[in-house]
Amino acid sequence: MATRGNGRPRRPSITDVARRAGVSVGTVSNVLNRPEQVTPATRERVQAAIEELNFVRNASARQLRAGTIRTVGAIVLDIANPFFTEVARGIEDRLAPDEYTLMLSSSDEDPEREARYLRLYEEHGVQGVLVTPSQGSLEAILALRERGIGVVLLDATSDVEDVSSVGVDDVRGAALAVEHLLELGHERIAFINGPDSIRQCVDRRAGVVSALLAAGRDPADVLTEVTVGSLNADAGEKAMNELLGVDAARRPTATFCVNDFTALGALRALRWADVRVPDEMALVGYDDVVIAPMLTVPLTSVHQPTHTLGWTAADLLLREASAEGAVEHQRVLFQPELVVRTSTAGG
Amino acid sequence: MATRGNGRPRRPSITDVARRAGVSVGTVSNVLNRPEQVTPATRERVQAAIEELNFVRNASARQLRAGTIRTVGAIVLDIANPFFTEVARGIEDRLAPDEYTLMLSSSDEDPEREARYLRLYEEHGVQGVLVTPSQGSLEAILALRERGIGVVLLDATSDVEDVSSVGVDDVRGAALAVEHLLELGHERIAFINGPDSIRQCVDRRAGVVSALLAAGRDPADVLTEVTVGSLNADAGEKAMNELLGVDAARRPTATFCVNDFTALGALRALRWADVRVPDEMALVGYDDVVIAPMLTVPLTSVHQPTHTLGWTAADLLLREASAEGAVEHQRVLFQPELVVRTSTAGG
DNA sequence: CAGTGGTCATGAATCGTTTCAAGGACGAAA
DNA sequence: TTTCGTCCTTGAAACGATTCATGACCACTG
Repeated sequence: MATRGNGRPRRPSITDVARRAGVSVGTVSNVLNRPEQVTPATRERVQAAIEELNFVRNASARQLRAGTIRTVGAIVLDIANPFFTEVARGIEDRLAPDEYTLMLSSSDEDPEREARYLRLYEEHGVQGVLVTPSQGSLEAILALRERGIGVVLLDATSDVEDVSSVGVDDVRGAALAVEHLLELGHERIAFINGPDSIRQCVDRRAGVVSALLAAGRDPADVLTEVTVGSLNADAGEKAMNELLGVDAARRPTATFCVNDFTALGALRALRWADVRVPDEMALVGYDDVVIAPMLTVPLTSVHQPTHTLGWTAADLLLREASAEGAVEHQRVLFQPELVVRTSTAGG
Repeated sequence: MATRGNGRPRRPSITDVARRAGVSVGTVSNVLNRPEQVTPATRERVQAAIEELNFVRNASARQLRAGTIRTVGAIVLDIANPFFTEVARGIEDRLAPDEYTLMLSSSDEDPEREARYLRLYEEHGVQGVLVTPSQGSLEAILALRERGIGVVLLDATSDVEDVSSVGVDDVRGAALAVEHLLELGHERIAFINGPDSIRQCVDRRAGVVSALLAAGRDPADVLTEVTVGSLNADAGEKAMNELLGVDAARRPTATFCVNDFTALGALRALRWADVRVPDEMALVGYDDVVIAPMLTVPLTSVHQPTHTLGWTAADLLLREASAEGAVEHQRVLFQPELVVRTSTAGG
C-alpha cells in the first residue's frame, strides 16, 4: 500500500476509487454529490469501490475547492462552568442535524487567549463563531465579519447595533425574585450581591431596585445589601451570618442571593443558627443549578434558558450563513423564569 | 476587491501577499514556516504585506499539502455532564499550548451518533480521537487506527490490549469509601446502588464487597444493598426512607451512595426524618460534585481526577501522534481519592 | 438517413498551500 | 580574472476534491 513517508498508509483518494471502479474522478464526485445524475449501474460500481477501499472524503480538499466548511467555532469563558456547558449542549443540538461540527474552547476571560482561538478558527475557515466576549475584545471579534466570518455574541447584551447576539435578561430575573418575595408579604429583604466588576451583579441589583420601586417601596427602607468578594458558598455563609447578627425582630425576613452557590452558603449559615427556612428566613437563589431541587430545603431559584440560548445562537449563525446578500442582525434577549420551591413557599 | 460569487470578499492568499511584497510565493511560505532561512530585509517586507492585507493562513490548503492538521476530536457521552465537562477542560488544557484545536461532541450513548461523528472527524483529518465508547462501538473505533488516526479511550477500562486508554478505578473508589466507614467503627452499612446495566454500579459494588472481605467481614452480615432505577435525588430519598423503615436499633449506621445525586436525596430523607448526620447515620457520596462541600452538612465523597483524566488522554494521543514508527499503547488507571467531610466525620 | 435532443461520462482547470530542485548573486580564494 | 561555495530566492509540481465545458452515445423524429 502507498505510504506517506511516515510509514502510515495513505488514505485512499477519489482517484483510487475512480481507478478501481473504472470510471473518471468526475464521476466519483458526481456519485458523492449528485447521485441522481449517474446511471444506477455506474453508481453501484462506484459505491462498491468506495466500500472496498474504505474511502473517506477529505474535508480539506473539499473545502479548499468548494470554499465552505460545515464547522462552527465557539469560545466560552469556561467549558467547566455549568452555565456554558448547557449552552454548549444547546449549540451542539442545533448543529448536529445539519452535520456541522463544533470547535469549542475556553477563553478564561483572557483576551489574548480568545484572540488566539479566533485566529485558529479563522485559519480553519469556520463558517462562523459564537463568542462570549472578554473585556475589550469586541473590536477584534467584529473585524472577523469583514472577512466573511459570521459572528453571534453569546450571553452578551451588546450595545453594538449591527451584530447578532443572544442573552438573558438579568435585570428581569432579579426583579422576578423580588416581586415573588414582595407577594409573599416580605417587607425587609436582604440582597447578597457580588462585586460591580461582574456585569451580572450590576444588572441584578438594577432588577432588585426596579422591582421595589415598581411596587411603590423605598429601597432604602426595604433593602439590606451585603456585598461579597466572590460568588461561592463560604462568602454566602459569611454574608448571612452578618445578616443574622441583627436581632430577629428587625432583621430581613427574606434573602435574595445573586447566585445559587452563595445561597448554599447562606442556607448553611441558617441551618447552623437554627433559623427555619422559609418560616423565619425565605431564600432565593439564581441560576437554578442542577442540585437546587435536590437540597434538603429545595431552593427557589431563577432559571435561565441556557440550552435555548445556545441553540438560538447557533441557529442565528446558520441562518446568517445561508442568507443571501445583506443579513439582518438580531439581538435576542431571553426572559428568565422563577422556579418556586420550598425555600420560599415551604409547607 | 475580489469576490467569491456570494458577494463576500475573498480572503487574501499567499499569492496576494507575494505580489504585494514583490517576492515569490515560496518566499512567503518560507517566512511563515522557516523564517530563519529568509533575509531579515525580505522577511520584514513580507511581514508588512501580511499585516496590510490581514492575511490569515488557509488551514485546509495547508493540511491538504502537508497532510497533517493540529486538531483532535473528542466524543463524550454528554457535554452537559459535569464529569465530562471537567474531562473536556483537561483535554483542552493539554491541547492549548500546542496550538491544537478541539472538536467536541456528545454521543448520548447512541452508537449511531457516535459513528457519525467519528466519520466527520475522519473527513476533517483529525490527528486522533478521544472517545468514551458506547455499547458495541469499540470495533468501529479501533478500525480508525488502521487508517492512521490515533485513538485513546476515555473513561473506559478496556479489555483490548493494544489501544491506549485512561480511566478511573471505580472498584478502588468504592473500597475507599467502605474502608473509611469501617475505620469509623460502623458495623452495619447500607449501599444505595444503581442498576447493573451501568458499568460504574457494577464496579463500585465489587469495591464495596472486596473492602468488606479484606477487612474480614461477611458482606451478608454487614451490608444492606438497596437498588434504585435511576441515579437521582428522588430515587436516593426513596431508598433512604426504605432503610429508615427498620427500627433504629437494627438499621445501618452508615450509607454509601453510588453517586452524589442519590446522596443528596438520602440527605433530604434523613433531614425530614430528623435523623442526625453523621451521628445517627453517616453518609458517603461519589463524584465529589462541586457543591458537595457547600451543603448544610458537607458531604464526604469520592473524588475522581477528572481534569487529569482528560489531560492525560490528550497527552497520550499527542505522544502517539509524534512517535516514530511503532507506538507503545498505554492503559492508565487513575486512583480516586476520598474527601472526608462532615457527613461522616462531623464535629 | 440526417438531424435533434437528452443523458451520462470525461478530464482538465482550479482552490491555497508546501516543498524542493534549480538558479542567481555575491564574496572569497586562487 | 576565473572558479567555487554559500546563501537566498524562485517557480513549478504536488495534495484531493469540485466544477464545467465538451463530447460520446443513444433514441427519436421527420
